[in-house]
Amino acid sequence: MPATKGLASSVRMRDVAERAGVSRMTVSRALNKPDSVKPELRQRVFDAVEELGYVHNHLARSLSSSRSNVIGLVLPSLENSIFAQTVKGISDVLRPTGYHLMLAESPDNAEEEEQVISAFVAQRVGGLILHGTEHSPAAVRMLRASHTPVVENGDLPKDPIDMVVSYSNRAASKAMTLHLARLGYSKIVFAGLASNPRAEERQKGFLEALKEVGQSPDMQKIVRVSRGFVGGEEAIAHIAAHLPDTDALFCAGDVLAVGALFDCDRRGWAVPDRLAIASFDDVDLVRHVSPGITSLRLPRYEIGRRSAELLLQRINAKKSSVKKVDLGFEIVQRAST
Amino acid sequence: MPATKGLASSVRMRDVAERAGVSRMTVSRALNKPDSVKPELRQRVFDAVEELGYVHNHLARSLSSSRSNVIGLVLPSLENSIFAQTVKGISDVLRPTGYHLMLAESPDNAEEEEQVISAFVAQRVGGLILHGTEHSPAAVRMLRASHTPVVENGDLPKDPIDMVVSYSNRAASKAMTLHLARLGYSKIVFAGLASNPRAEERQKGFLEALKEVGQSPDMQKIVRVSRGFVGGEEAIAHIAAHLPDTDALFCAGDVLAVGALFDCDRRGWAVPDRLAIASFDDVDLVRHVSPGITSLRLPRYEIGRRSAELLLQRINAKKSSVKKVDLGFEIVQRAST
DNA sequence: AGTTATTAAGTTACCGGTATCAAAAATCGG
DNA sequence: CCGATTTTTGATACCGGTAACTTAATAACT
Repeated sequence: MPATKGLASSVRMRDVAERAGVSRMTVSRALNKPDSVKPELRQRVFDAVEELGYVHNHLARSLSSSRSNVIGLVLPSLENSIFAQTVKGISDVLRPTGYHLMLAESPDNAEEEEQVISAFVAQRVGGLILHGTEHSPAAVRMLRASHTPVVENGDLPKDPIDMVVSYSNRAASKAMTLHLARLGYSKIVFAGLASNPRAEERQKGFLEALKEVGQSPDMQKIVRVSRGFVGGEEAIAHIAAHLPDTDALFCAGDVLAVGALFDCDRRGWAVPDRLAIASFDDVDLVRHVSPGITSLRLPRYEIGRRSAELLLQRINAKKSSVKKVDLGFEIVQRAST
Repeated sequence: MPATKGLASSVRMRDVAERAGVSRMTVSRALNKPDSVKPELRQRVFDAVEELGYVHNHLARSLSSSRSNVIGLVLPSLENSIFAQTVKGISDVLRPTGYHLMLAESPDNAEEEEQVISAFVAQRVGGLILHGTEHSPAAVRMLRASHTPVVENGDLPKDPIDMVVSYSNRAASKAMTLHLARLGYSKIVFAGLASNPRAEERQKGFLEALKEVGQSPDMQKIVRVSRGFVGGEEAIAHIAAHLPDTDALFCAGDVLAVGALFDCDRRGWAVPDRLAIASFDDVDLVRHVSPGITSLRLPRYEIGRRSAELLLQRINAKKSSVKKVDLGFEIVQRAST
């Protein structure tokens, strides 16, 4: 039950108008399209704004003009710093445009995401960027019905809501697995989080690669682990207990990989001689541990940048914008493999 | 120049009202205070909402009722996962209340922060949580004039805008330094980021502690380093080059400490025998490296929770809420010292 | 200069809700 | 069963802006 007594009993445009001795409309114009107001009046308006400490009311503006200057972003979690780059990419594009970014956290779960999306639609945001690619039917209906421009980020879905800017989790995972195979590793194990549509794509890519190098796509080679460093430990423990002849571990996440590396360290397992380790995200950490961890460099910043650009383009409808952008990935070979 | 052609040409309350055969007011009431509408009508309204796919317009609601259901949060950066806990704390409190969290990133710099604050005030948010504690005079004036409830988080400022929930950077830093001294280290060096008011408080705490144990508060013992793991490397390099007899390094940040640890590893410096290392934030990472790093456990989650609670309390004005909450800190002793 | 094109400022209506108060319906007491 | 009270619903105005149109002022041109 939200309730705020008196929101800012603040200065209104009308007050500014009176102070400046002009009509409200002139104030509105001076603020939004300064060039359409004569310098003298404009200055009077600005002075009045300054003297009264007027702050524009975006609520009223958006309502009246059916335009919003807010872009919403839905991320699964802030714990993972991989999103920091994406946020930066978006911010860099938005900052000079006058748009603002509104961020919300929502676990990887279509129902909770629906709540968050609904809140954004209720705010009538100008556009939405979603990291998830799996959504409740209701959420999709809502977004379509409201004509909110949407960009999806986390993967390349077959049936996007609107626009997509991403890399392919499956292709990336497959490429890394093939890379490991090419390096001579033949008993590769994949460790990933459960219950995450992107993680599943990564699994598929892993299995596809195995098939491609003539191995049976064996589900036994996939370990489901917990989030965080402990997940890496779990992977190593599993290998030690059940798959001792494994020669390479591919972790679908940077934190997992580092956790695994630390655990190898504790066990006295040489990396990469006893076990090679590769990770899915090239965050700072994986290049600072020793040995540095081979990883997939994903265009996190670029994803943010392009997403924001597409959104703005679409909002301004300058042209029928692109629908799908695959930004690819890159394998960074380091000492861990 | 923000501009959106036709925001959601969506279903309005009026449409729902027609469909349900009632007045707009009844729809509004059915949605906001269901109990005040007879079950039968209420149901008709809900059905109409469902059939038409109506999504409440928060813009109009906030404007009309002078109530907002959005709480703004300003963080210096998302790169650092230390804020994830705080965000979680806030979310946990807000979720069941119907309030939504709107997050914005702003560097540690009063001017840029002012832009962000101004945007929030323009949106007429119901309350604001700021991590920074240094603000431009204009920003403070704006917040005071608009009567926006504000909680500051990053430190315990002497002259808060409104409310404060935090720990004391100075006290924490002093306590850790004394802890190191108590452990027998006598040549302690402090490494921290520049240009950050909280970092300065931490320096002061360090110097105070030195004085307390009878050492001269020597600025030579303070190293200013860059952000990220490299900062830790810089600290070690500085020690190696200029302060070789240092026996303990206190890093004002977890990432710095880990960077330093990694670098010691590369140099073959034993931790803690050659050099002890302590860090300022007890993130997951510092307990997973080996040796585990002694650190300050700060009540990040609790800060978020209490901040949100205070804000809501103040918004609902149930009672003249507390002004200042010091949540303290805790020293976690590990193998690195 | 007189007429027309252009630009600047003002007027009015409305964006999509809610507060407030009045009217209608339901409940109650005697 | 009727008047009084309470509950439920509706009518109207307004929240604080902007769109669209009109009028006033200025510039341009024959």
